[in-house]
Amino acid sequence: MSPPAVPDATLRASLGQVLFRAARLYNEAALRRVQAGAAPDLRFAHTQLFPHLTTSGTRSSALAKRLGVSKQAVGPLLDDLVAWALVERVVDPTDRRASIVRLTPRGGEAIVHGLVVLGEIEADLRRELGHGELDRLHATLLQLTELLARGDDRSG
Amino acid sequence: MSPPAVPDATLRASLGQVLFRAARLYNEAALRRVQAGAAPDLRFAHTQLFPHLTTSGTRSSALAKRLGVSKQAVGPLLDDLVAWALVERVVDPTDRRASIVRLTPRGGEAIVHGLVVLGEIEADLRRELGHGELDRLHATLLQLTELLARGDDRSG
DNA sequence: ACCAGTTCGTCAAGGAGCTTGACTTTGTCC
DNA sequence: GGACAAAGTCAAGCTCCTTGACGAACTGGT
Repeated sequence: MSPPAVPDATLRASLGQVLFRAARLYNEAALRRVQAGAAPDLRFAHTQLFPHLTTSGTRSSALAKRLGVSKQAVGPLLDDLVAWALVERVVDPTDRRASIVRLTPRGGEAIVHGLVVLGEIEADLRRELGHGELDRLHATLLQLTELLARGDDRSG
Repeated sequence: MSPPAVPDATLRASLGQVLFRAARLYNEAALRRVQAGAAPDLRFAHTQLFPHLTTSGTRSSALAKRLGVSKQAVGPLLDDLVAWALVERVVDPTDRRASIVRLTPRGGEAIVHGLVVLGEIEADLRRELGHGELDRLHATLLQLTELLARGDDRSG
């Protein structure tokens, strides 16, 4: 039993820590740029929704399921997006309980703008790290998420 | 003006999204393993603190600064760690306003245990992705955090 | 046609994890 | 000794999530 061997630097620079820090900084950078532009009230929680919005429409419960959160969590966020005229709620013609959340033309433009912002950040990093390095990072992270998600299923 | 060009897949698999998802899954995997062991009440916020704790002692305000949060945020977290006997608060002999937060022997063991858990996860990934790939991922992420942190300073 | 069970979305309450502001105590500098 | 800064706590509030309960509406069996 010799516990005092506490390797500070090891833990601080562990893959998990670095991964978390990178993700946080990346998101903050993206959000800062978008907030500086046309969407000052956009919060991080809203951005999580964007990849799943379509012009053809989605149910809010489906959005909740894809995000892995409760239905109650997405409600207020969608309210915000409706208030900003980025999406609209229309009654589902096949189910009167449900409403379908659909991107407005303005919402479509917002998504494109978001992609431009993300593209700018990625371009900055690409310039500094090099193309090969960034593409490899992207590919490795994709593999990693698949492996970790698989582990989730096993133990959940 | 042709907004309907909304590339779903592009946004969903963007570097930012993948990075965020990987970080979340990684942290969840680590926390799940630790909670299954000897620390069922450990929350994610606590783990953020560990890399900065030492046996020689640190001020809570210094911990707050390193984590990038307010002093008020770390207080209750340290209270928990004290309650679990992982750290102890001792009065700073050079400044009676301040208390110094110091790892107990048990806290040192907890850190070592945490490193073992992180090492296991990393070993699993290393087995699946290969040594070169994982080392390169680690190195690239380190570069990336440095670049993004630098950008923070500029605009903050 | 009816009733049971499920699902859609919302209201209400609460917890976690942060924030800012105000404050006491103590240290530092002139 | 007196102005100012810093350490840490208390209080209030915000964001983002949770579970529980609910009315309305759909589905399937009888």
